[in-house]
Amino acid sequence: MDQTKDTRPEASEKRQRGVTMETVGRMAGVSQVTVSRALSDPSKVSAKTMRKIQDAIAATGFVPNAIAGALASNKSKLITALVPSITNIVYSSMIRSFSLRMREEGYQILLSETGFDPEDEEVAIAAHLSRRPDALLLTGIHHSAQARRMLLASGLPVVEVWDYTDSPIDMCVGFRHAETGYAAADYAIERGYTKAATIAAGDERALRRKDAFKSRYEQKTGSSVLEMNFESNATLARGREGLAALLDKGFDTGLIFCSSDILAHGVIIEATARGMRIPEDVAVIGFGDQEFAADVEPSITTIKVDREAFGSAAADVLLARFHGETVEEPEIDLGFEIIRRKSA
Amino acid sequence: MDQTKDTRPEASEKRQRGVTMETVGRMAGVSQVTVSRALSDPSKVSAKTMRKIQDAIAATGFVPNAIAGALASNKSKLITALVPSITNIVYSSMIRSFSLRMREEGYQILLSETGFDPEDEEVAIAAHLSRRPDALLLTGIHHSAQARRMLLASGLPVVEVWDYTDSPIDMCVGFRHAETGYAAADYAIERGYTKAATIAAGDERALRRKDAFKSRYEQKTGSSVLEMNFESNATLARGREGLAALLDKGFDTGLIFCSSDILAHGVIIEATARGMRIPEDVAVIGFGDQEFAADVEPSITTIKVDREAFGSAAADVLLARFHGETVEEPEIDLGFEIIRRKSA
DNA sequence: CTGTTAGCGCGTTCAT
DNA sequence: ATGAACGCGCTAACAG
Repeated sequence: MDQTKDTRPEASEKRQRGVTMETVGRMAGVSQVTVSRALSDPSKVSAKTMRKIQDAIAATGFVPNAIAGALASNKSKLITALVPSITNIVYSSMIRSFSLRMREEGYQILLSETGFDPEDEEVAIAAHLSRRPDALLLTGIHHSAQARRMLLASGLPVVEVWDYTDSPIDMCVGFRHAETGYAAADYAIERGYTKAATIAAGDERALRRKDAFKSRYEQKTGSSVLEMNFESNATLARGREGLAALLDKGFDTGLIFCSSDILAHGVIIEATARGMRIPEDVAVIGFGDQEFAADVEPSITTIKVDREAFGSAAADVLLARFHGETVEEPEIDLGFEIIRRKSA
Repeated sequence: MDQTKDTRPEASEKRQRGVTMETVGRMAGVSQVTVSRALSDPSKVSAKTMRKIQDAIAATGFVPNAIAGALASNKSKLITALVPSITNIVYSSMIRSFSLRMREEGYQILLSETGFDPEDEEVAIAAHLSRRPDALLLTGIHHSAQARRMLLASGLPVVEVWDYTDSPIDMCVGFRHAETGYAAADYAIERGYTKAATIAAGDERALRRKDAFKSRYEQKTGSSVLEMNFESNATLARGREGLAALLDKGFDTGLIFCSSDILAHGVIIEATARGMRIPEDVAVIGFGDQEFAADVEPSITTIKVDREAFGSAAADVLLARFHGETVEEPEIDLGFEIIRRKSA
């Protein structure tokens, strides 16, 4: 109905400042404050002026300037979140449930990918703090000293997720990675696997799970655990290569504890391609209980952590904080569960 | 070294306002403006005062308030991005490359998930516009009329990605989904598959690819194409169910065009479990060339779109715009490629 | 090279 | 129920 001319940004040198509450107010015959009130608490404004204001908003296409609002109120309704990788379903599904819950309360999420280097995380944290978020969500419990200092100095609520510590920066929602490795080792021993190996890829937490598995298994059985570690991210190809490498190293039969389901799946594919039977020749335990784990052949025995629960639990503690409630238990261990399927 | 007392947010009623340029300036013996200049363009400040300012910053832990900066300069260094799903690798890998490129230039990305409902997208767009981003990135080319109006009125650069149209809101970077279906049909016919079926799941674009395949295949061969469509997201389980359903419907042998690699993988697993040979009994074409496509058995013939290229191309057109250059070609078709592997 | 002055658009407080 | 005045922390002119 409008915009017949070229309104593309290059047409005008400087970006035009938009419609303000001042504009809307003038059109509705009221002051700027009244418009502000009408938007934040309609009950404080008479029905008649409310209507006039709404008409003016519709006519002008007014969109409140959250930047100005944030500056004035010292509340940004912004949460910034840092994850190692946004393409990793483990983190993205957590963020999804976190966002959903926070959005219900009017918060938006500024998300950044930090990789696995604490230095990079530190830079990202500084950038995020400059946006004056109302809180921050971090992945993991290991951060640079400078990062901790900045976070503490900001006085903002901070939730660390996906790992557990008794002494978080502020609050944490996670699980004990080492425990998953112990549990997997116990499971392997119980089920009679007298030889074991590991394949790990990705972050430091994956290595911690692997180390726990290995130490527990070796300690209890006396049989040493071969391992294959990749610096890179976990992929199907790494899983296949992992099995191949272990076989080369002399591993012939037994159970393989993988740091993720995708690696486990790779092992299954490689084993099948070599005519090995699963779990008779090679048994596999994965990690994560990803969507496909139950549907591949054979289905993958894995360690399940309720990723969505992490997101919503993190949201809950933050919201409690925002609502002025004292968070009794700022360290939450959500645990995990071994899902027994056919691969081990 | 500091913070010996309890500084957790609940300790103080109102969040304390932080260190400002004013504070830093006073400590360094200069005015607030000089601090601002020192940070935005060190060359405009003498080396000596620069040093004093840096010391003061280090001592105070000053973090610039980007909110205030954005309000004053009318530039937020913020790009907001909307994707249907953040857990879908297709979108997240695109966003990853987009972010990386934009971050180099000092931009941050506010990401929201909109699902597949244009109404939800509209709400999200309004919320995003209130943050006064410097540009917006949208997924797809179908948006509500109101959304288009708001976007146009904002005068902001907008990039629509992952689809192609000659008449974008502003700019677009994508590919023609229908063409992929035509190409797949031609491929199937060329390779002698005289029967075909489709399995689709997910968004409207998946259906468009499927429709194109079906119409081209039926038109050229006269043989009708059975189809199985899911409302839900594509999963391995849907792929398995899809094949089962097609077999029930009377499909016995031929090629199946799937709207994603994960569906294709499900078909392969189900077929293998039933003792069917691939591609002799059932041939499969996927879509996306996801990481696992080359590594499953048999490897998946698929349609590859360079997802990372979309992200960086989108970043490039935006950055060109920001740098004041006129974007010659605001509609970019990045095309696609059929990757021939063993499954078809 | 540095300082002064004026906003940016809104929320907050105090009046009325 | 409404308005006037002020300030949030910063950038953008314009001086000097």
